[in-house]
Amino acid sequence: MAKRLSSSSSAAAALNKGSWTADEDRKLAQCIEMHGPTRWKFLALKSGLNRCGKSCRLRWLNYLRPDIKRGNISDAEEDLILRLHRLLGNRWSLIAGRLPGRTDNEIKNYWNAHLRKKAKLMEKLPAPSSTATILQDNNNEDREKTVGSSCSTGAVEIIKETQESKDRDEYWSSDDDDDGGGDVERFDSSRKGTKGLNWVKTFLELEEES
DNA sequence: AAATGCGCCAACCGCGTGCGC
DNA sequence: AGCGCACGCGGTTGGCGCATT
Repeated sequence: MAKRLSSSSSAAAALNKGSWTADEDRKLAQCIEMHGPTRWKFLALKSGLNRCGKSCRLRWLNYLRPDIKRGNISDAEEDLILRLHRLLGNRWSLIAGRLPGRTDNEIKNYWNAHLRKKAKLMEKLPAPSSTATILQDNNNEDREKTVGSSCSTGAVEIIKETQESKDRDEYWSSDDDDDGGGDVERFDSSRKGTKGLNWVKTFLELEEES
């Protein structure tokens, strides 16, 4: 899809910006195949593309990655996004981590395009659990901010939930290190797979029971 | 058929964080 | 401790394409 054109700024004269061509995609994919999806500045140079590392990384994560699932977000996925957003707020990468094959950018876009209105409507309905109620009462603002500014009982619950989320991410990031070359230290959304989904299922089941 | 409005989504930007020196 | 670099994240932008007038 032809999108943004190259900017007219002086920086754009040095670096290519805007939409990626099929040829650029191919070059980047080849380079990543050889060197792995890390050190983006190096990859940007090595691939011979006149792009910044940031741009290459984004292109890979949102488009070129082989396990990307594109389009047609199912009802189940949509429901999951709604629930996770109620729980986590605008933590798109975390939400995406629970949806195998989906990217944070895609979920963010889907939320803005389809779910924002829906969520607003749902907010008016009674929340199914105490955690959700607490989060709703804080109007989906940043949880850590809330924790920092208040020491209410609700905040304690939020601290627990935030820490649990952190712990889960750390668990995922340290898992399967032996299958990917070992140089990907951070949580890799391309590898959390069904393990992530299982946690979500368990969590949501517990949430419904309570 | 042309003009206009609007939704979608790829891509950019700024900021925060982690890490090595 | 302070600095610089690399990377990740969330917010925002802006062009394309479809629907409506």
